Amino acid sequence: MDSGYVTLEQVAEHAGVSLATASRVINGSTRQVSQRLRDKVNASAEELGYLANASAQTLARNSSSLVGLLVHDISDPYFSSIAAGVTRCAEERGLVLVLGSTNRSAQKEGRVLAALRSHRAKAVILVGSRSTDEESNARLIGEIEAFRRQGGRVACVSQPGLPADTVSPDNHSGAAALARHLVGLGHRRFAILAGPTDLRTARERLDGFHGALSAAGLELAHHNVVHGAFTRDGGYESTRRLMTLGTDATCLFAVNDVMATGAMAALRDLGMRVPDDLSVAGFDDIPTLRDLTPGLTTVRLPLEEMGERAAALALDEDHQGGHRVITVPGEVVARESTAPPTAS
Amino acid sequence: MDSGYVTLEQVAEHAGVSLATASRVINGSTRQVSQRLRDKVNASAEELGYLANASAQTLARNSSSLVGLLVHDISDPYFSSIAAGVTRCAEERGLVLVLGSTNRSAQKEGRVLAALRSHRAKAVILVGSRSTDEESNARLIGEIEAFRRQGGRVACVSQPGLPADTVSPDNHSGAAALARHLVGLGHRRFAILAGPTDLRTARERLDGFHGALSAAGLELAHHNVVHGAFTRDGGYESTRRLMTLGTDATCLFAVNDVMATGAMAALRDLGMRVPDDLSVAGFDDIPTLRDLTPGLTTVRLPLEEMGERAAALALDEDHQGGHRVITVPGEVVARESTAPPTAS
DNA sequence: CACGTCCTGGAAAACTCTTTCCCAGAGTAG
DNA sequence: CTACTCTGGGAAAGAGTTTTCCAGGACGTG
Repeated sequence: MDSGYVTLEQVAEHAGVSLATASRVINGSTRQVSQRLRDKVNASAEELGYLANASAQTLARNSSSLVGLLVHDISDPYFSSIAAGVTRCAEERGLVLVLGSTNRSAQKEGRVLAALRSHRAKAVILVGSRSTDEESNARLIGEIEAFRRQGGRVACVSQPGLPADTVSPDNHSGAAALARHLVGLGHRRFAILAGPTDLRTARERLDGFHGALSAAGLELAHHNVVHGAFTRDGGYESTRRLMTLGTDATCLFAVNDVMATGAMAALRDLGMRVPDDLSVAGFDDIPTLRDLTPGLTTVRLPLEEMGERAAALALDEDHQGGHRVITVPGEVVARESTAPPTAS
Repeated sequence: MDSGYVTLEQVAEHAGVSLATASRVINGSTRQVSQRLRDKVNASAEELGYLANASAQTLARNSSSLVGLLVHDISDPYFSSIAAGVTRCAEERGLVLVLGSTNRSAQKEGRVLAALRSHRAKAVILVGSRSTDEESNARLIGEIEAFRRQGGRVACVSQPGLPADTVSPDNHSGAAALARHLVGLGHRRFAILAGPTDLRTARERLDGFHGALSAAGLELAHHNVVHGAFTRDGGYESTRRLMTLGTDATCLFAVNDVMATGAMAALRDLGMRVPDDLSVAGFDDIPTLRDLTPGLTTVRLPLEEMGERAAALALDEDHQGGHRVITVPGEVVARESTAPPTAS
């Protein structure tokens, strides 16, 4: 009790039973142990303050209680919301969550995945769209396969196409619904902050939006689509660029909320009013950003729930065969950042 | 390579050396190994795709590469910003970060701490003010002592008084400086959303603010101090309560930014304009909330840096003797949510 | 040349569990 | 009463590393 560790052997000795029996009592194996011995062992464990050595257990069982969570940037509220859901789910099951931040670097992702493999992690949950770059995708797939071969489970949020169970927002339909809503308000000319060209999520939202416009017989001018980083600052910068070049759009769609936030800041700095001079819409409905003024029209995704469901996919019993895909719909939330275009 | 694991023994055999030598090569122990053998071992490891079994290493070394991070709620941007700093620091050192969410429950905190202990985690970083409740504090201190006895390091963010190295914002001075700034604007009557009564951070900010007012010869009416949850919704609700009872204050100070956000939302819902009808100030300068309009006057804390410094305290070499305390100053950031009071 | 020292490599113990295998005793059927 | 099946307990064999200890060779010194 002083400074060293209490081992199961000490507990067994103190209880006057064998190591095997003590182990059976403490972890409740398939084997029966008489009530009398069980009480003695438990009492000894309690008295000595026994705490199992997790690495010894992992080694013996060849399976640990670790679950990995890989995100691009934990300080981004999109990821931290999902992370909250995953954490909850893991903790309910008595598992320990390992957090890896990849900063969108495939290399870091590989490192973390290897570390999880080396710890015999039970499962890993990959959050956030990867690039559409073939080569790094192939490497990622290789890592995932290796992880599963060693008995780990894998689930993804927001990146269908990987060989794993997936929870994915319906980016295409959500963006299309948003486009229809905005067209319904009377907008005809749109500008889009489309994020990085090689990011799947960004691309799907762009395509969905674009598709709905086409279906409504509207064009999307090429110069009204600007690409940039998927971040608040990316949105700010893209908006400045857009406005510097000049645009005839009456409504600006940023493919995620943090970019939309940057856009609103840029417009404010340029002396433009939202929605009077330009309507703005985003995507995700980040909880922390719900208090922006004007309130941001966006597509709501149940982020925390998505994290939870992904974790459940990865942790609940095995599902044989192909990979399950859960598609969660987005819901258009109209707020004050969009309004009918003013005649001009 | 197919599905099983490659063990060090296989690598050794493949390289034609002993297990001991292989181990020495791979982890670079103090012992020398000739260049010839070293090359052979490395080549074999590479060829077989060797990946060390982390739990076996932990068991043998009795020390793992895990670092714990305990926060109340990872989806709160205050915590996720700090977490980003901690993650960075841990990853730089090749360590694996374990994230525990406690939801302000001392019991959960204990569970996570025990799990970390059982994994022989190298260090743990506790973020966020604990309650001032004596009993749960005592239990926490007990857990911390146990953790250190087993060779773990502990660092805290924002909770001096625990037996560990600490990075702590200067809540008192920051709040005082803010108060002086607001008095300088001309405010004389203040209302305070003071958060929970038993939360150390909340209390220090309240005290600092109050102290500066007293020093300026101003009173703080009792009915102008309302307590509530330390969250956005707590701020909203507290503000509604305050306004329902009526207040003569010209400026509202919420002891953190998320509460201030809730306050602004409540005021908006009540049809009051900020800062025209009431000035609002917060504390923390959460990055995600910088885009609120009107911009929130607040006290800036370098959250990510605080996380990094705490991690560094916990991870860099041992410091004998007492516990180090790093106090980081806050800086008043004046934005549009505060203005001189209008004559009324 | 003898002796002590340093260096490198290997054998084996240690780390703490889980689980298999074996055994003794109790109960049951023939 | 024998033979057979359960049942609960213990001994011991792993699991994959690290590290200690020992042996043998090279080298330097007197």
